[in-house]
Amino acid sequence: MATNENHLIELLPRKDRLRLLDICEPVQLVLGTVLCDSGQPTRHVYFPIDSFISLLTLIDGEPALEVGMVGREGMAGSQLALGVVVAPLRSLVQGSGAAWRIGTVAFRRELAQSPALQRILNRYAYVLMTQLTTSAACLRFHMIGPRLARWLLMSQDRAHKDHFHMTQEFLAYMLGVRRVGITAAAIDLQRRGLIEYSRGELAVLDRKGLEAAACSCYAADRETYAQLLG
Amino acid sequence: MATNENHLIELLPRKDRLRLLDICEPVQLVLGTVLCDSGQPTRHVYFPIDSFISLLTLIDGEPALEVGMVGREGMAGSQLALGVVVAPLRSLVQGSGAAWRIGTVAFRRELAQSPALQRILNRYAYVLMTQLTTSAACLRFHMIGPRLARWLLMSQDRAHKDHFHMTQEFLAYMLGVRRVGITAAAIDLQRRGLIEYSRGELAVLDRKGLEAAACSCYAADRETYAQLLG
DNA sequence: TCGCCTATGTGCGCTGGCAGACAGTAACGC
DNA sequence: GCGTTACTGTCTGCCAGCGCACATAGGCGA
Repeated sequence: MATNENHLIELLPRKDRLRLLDICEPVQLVLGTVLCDSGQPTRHVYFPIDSFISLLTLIDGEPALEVGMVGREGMAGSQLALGVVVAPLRSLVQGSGAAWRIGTVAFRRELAQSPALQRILNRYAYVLMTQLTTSAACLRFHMIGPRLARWLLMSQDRAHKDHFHMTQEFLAYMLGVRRVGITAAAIDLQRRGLIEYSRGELAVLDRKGLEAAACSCYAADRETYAQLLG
Repeated sequence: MATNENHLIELLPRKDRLRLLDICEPVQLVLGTVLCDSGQPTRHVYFPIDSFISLLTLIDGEPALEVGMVGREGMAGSQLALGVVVAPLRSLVQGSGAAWRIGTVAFRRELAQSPALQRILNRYAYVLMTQLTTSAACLRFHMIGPRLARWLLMSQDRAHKDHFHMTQEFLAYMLGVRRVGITAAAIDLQRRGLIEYSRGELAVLDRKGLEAAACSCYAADRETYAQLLG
């Protein structure tokens, strides 16, 4: 796999890939943009290259809650592959960077004539489903510290950098906890020499250590992905 | 829709439906049976008629946790429709009763020649995904009482009875909480005249009241289903 | 240089749910 | 009739995370 492409696209046979790339439009995703909101019709699908996107669920009056993350290994808008135009989740750009974009109409047309694309995206939908179930159990059983470590690893994997912009306020929002909870967990990770941060600039110092500090959900997610799309 | 059939099957055009029913085998599902375990290859798919099935996720050493429920409105084994044989979740029979069953090979063969079936099951996969995300947020934000009420309503919808066998121990297991937590919530519901129970026999007395007591996730799930497969 | 804004760190009291232990009671088999 | 088992109810102590309030500190613009 090329190191600067979207993995799902790389998995396509040459012919299908070229046809897909032909309708792709390069875009720069900007941190904080809502690409598509829950309940809204999908206008475009996105294949991140070095950007990444959070999938957030909204219930009631509760604050949003992250249940999935999409980077180079995936796509945003996979509901179209299931024949549904309405987006189930909010897609929020979480790491700025490049992505491929395709309009809904063109994408569905291409999907109809590419069984290979259908097959890969169906598998990806399955991967996403397992990610959602893992998130559910992780939210229920795991404490803030390990969840934070997991989250940082997932971000690092998708950002392809060991240094990124990320305030505690934002992290708290993503994990569905208070900022002070993140403060405490972050202090702990920093004391253990795993990360370093200051005023929104965060660096991963000890990747192995962070993996050990993360809950098992991190490894579980990667394992599932590797088995199905590796 | 016939009142004693599986809804997904009812949605098929006549020709496809007859072909599917032709390979269906009637079975009686028995409370407590594990139809398929997480990580195992799917041997059969099940279309419940008046039985219902819980979908449980297993992480680490934690006890199982219910993230979805399947009754007459759905099917167990929908991962096959996404081209994946490995089951992502444990399927546990939670209400005894009738179901249609089809072996993996026959089902995939039929799927390949029925675009209508593909279309409906893709939609169902989407519904399941939204159910999973709702579960995740519900686990995070809602308290035991409203979650219990929601769970009883979901069971009642699928059991098609207002009276069923259900110990507090079992409820605690499903909701991922301690039994004493269920005891407290159940006492409250009973005092308010919404349910009545004794030694594992539980009856819903005031359905409207229970709906008011349940968290918003109940209505949200039904709404999604109605929109996509109603 | 001063003031403001953003980001981070702390303290306090509260609560929902946890762990473990135990008591009461209906149902059932012998 | 009696013991066993299954189910439900109660108690005590504990802790993670919550809400709220406030204290520092770096960065930036006027």
